[in-house]
Amino acid sequence: MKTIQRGSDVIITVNKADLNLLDTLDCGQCFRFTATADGGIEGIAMGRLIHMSQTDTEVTIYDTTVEEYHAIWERYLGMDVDYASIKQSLVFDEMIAKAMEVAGGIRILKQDSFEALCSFLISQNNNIPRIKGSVRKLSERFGNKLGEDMYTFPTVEQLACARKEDLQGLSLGYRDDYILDCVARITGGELSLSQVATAEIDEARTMLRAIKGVGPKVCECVLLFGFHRLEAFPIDTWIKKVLEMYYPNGFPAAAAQYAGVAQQYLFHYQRQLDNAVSR
DNA sequence: CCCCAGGGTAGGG
DNA sequence: CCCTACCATGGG
Repeated sequence: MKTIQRGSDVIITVNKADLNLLDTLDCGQCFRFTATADGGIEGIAMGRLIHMSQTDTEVTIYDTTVEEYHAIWERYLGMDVDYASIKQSLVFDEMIAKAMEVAGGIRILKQDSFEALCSFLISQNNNIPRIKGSVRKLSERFGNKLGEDMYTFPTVEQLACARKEDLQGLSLGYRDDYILDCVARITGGELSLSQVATAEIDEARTMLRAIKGVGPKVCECVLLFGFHRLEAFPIDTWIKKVLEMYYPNGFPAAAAQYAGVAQQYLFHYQRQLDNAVSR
């Protein structure tokens, strides 16, 4: 990808079919981005603000440098991953091919694992606007201020002092206990996220499932979105529908290595179909 | 009043 | 292994 500095912005030449920023940042894998009035998208990730826009051929990241792009955003946005070859390996039937046509611009972000873990603890039996609200309020209360109404997601250390009463008013509901258990396990040394990062996938699953509130679905989301384990396969209500309708005999084993990527394409495609019908 | 939301847990068959 | 009630909260 060609990357150049233009004034205070960085321009990256990309094909929108292989990288769709709006789809990627608004498909439910992260909860800290919002569309801007100018048609772009902005949010907070990796402890920083980022404001971007996209045309059919170019991504613009505002107020940054090529150095910062290579140091932070290239990796975060998954620009360093060869999606052309991943997608090629996933074309094994008509359904996935169609989903890829519609949603093939989605990439799996490389998010901070602690943020992803907390976010998907909050996500259970919840909807995306409310998840976003809770994550924002959690950041406002415990994170660092970057600007007006802009706060970083708290670190484990910043959440370590939180008591149950400190989590009131964040719309967490009963999920406040899950956050507390998660933080206690990390600070207490029972759980090491760096060990999860390097462990075999099934061992990583066992470690994460020990946290209260981490069941099969949340666990796979954390592995996929927080640890970039592209073989993790979250089964939510949408994917359950897809599996029942199109894969009654199970998801193709040939897709196993990148099942999570395929899952995102199918998730986005199915959700879009359903929205089109109900509209 | 109902229902649902990118589910999970506890408890009982 | 299965099934079910229940879990806070807010929006439709």
